[in-house]
Amino acid sequence: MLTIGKLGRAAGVKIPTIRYYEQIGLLPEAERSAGNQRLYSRKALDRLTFIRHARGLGFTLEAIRDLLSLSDTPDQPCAAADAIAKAQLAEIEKRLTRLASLKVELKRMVAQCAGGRIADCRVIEVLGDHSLCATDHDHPQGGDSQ
Amino acid sequence: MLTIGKLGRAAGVKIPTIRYYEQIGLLPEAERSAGNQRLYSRKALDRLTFIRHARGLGFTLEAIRDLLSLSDTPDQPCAAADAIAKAQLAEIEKRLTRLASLKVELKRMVAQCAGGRIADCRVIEVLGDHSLCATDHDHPQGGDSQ
DNA sequence: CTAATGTCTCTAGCTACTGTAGCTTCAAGA
DNA sequence: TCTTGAAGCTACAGTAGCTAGAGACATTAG
Repeated sequence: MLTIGKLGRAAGVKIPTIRYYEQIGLLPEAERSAGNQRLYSRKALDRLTFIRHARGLGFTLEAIRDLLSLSDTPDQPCAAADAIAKAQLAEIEKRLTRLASLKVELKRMVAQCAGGRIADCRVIEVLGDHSLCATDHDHPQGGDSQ
Repeated sequence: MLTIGKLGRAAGVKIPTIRYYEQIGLLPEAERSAGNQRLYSRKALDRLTFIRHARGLGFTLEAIRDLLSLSDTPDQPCAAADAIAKAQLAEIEKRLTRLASLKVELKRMVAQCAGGRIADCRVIEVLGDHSLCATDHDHPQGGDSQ
């Protein structure tokens, strides 16, 4: 059995994060030692590694929750897991597209900054006037945050 | 003078967001009508448009705060604005790189899902075992969220 | 004048954590 | 056995950047 610290190091997840995952029900409540400290099995380590890996790929905790419950019933067809992964892929592709166009715009801004005075600064100027903008990058809401 | 609703439509920013920006000091406190409603000038619209545009490019509110205070002193050299824009560009390039590698990994996962049972599902399997992973996409912390 | 719309303040909530305070427990050395 | 330092505990607050809702007041069109 592992203590929370060892589990955290083994899975590459910080201790408060593990407790948080337990709190929101992504990890089951851990067994406790006589002194009330959490104890984890090898299975818990697998589960946490799964979570960490999926988070690394940008899956939300909700998606991970679904994937975990799927993996608890291994005799189902895997269409649902496939759908979740495909949705994630689509999300990432959307973000990539948007970031690529933002990058173009920022590069243009930075390239035009000749190191003059603020009053002539294209960075400030372009930001103040969307019509100076080459690309259509607006409406960030619905955003590309994780 | 514009009411908050008109300002919001003109700048493409939602009303609660405007009030939030005022609350955190990104917009100055608005004048008020006799009936205590906020009233905005053309200048406020410019400022809000600037903010929205910069947000659209992924600048944080803190960076925007700095850019705004720079633009209030137009006789300074624009090195600082340039630096902020360059930092933002570097951030976006980092995110792009990471997202591109995540995309590769997800595509591989999805392609290998043959529609079988969960027990054989590569999506679940790959997530459970980092060694099955082709790319090194880990350590998402410091993240690629906006 | 009335009804519909707009705006007000305030509070709470979202994601996915991270950090703090103030305590208890554990393991190893003297 | 005692002590010390690390590791663990709970509970709460805070982060970014908003969003949503309640219940009251203001403004405007017909």
